[in-house]
Amino acid sequence: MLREKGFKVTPQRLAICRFVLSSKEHPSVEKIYDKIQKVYPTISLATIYQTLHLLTKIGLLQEFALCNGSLRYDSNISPHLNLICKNCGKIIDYESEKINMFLSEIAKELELSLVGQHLELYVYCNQCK
Amino acid sequence: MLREKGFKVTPQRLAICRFVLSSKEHPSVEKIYDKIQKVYPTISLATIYQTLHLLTKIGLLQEFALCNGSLRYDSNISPHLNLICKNCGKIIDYESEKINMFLSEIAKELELSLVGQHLELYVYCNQCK
DNA sequence: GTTTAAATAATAATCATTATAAATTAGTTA
DNA sequence: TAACTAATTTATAATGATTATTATTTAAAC
Ligand SMILES: [Mn+2]
Ligand SMILES: [Mn+2]
Ligand SMILES: [Zn+2]
Ligand SMILES: [Zn+2]
Repeated sequence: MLREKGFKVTPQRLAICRFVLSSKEHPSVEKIYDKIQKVYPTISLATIYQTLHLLTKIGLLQEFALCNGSLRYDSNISPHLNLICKNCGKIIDYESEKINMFLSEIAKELELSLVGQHLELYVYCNQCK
Repeated sequence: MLREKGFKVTPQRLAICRFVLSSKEHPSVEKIYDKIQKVYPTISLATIYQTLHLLTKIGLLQEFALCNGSLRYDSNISPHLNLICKNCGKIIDYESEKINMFLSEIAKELELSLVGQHLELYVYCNQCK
């Protein structure tokens, strides 16, 4: 995908892709940096930021921020709900055909073309409730 | 509401409430500061932040962040969709009984109690599309 | 193997937010 | 009404996250 769009395939980018595109944890930049440093100790934080923005721009990743403003990265780019525990902060995805139906219904009603979404539900998770 | 909860009613807090609780524009901290400075030129940025957090804590205001991380304040605390224009950044609310139905259906299915939500739909607005 | 534009690393700069501490004040009480 | 006091505000410093800068390195093309 990188090569297709004219970007170089570097070991740093591969390492970041390998971790972040398979993560289901909605990691922060710090988490990603820590993880990548273990397999690639000389990587720079600037490279992490640049690569995450690049992956977002080419549509492989979704960037979002929690209510407090902290940036997170989501490898699930399809429409889904992010269930966020108010207590422990854990985020899990919820996918359902209902969501697609709801969104397309809304889009039709508004006569607007939907180009993206980010849906956060705040809950107490099974461990915390 | 402030007095009920044991907080003092100061002119600074009143000025902030008057603006932000009636605004439908989802203003940023900077926008709020600029606006309040016109009626209250000596106000400190720290007071703005403190007051916004206080109003959020007592449930008069909802704090959220756009995908890029910029903080916004929403005086509409009921469940609704925020329609965000990808081009000009304008945010408008969309309220509908469908949203409440959708959310309660999901909550029942998940057997989780929903304690809040923040729903962003990215679109191109009528002026921009 | 050379070449070159793109990418990386290290670091400085910037911006947003929070912490600190002295001065002021809202609300209570005499 | 005046005095009191804890809460609030202000001004400013500190912090933390992100971006900019620039010299060095490297992926990909030839
Ligand atoms: Mn997700
Ligand atoms: Mn809104
Ligand atoms: Zn939890
Ligand atoms: Zn627009």
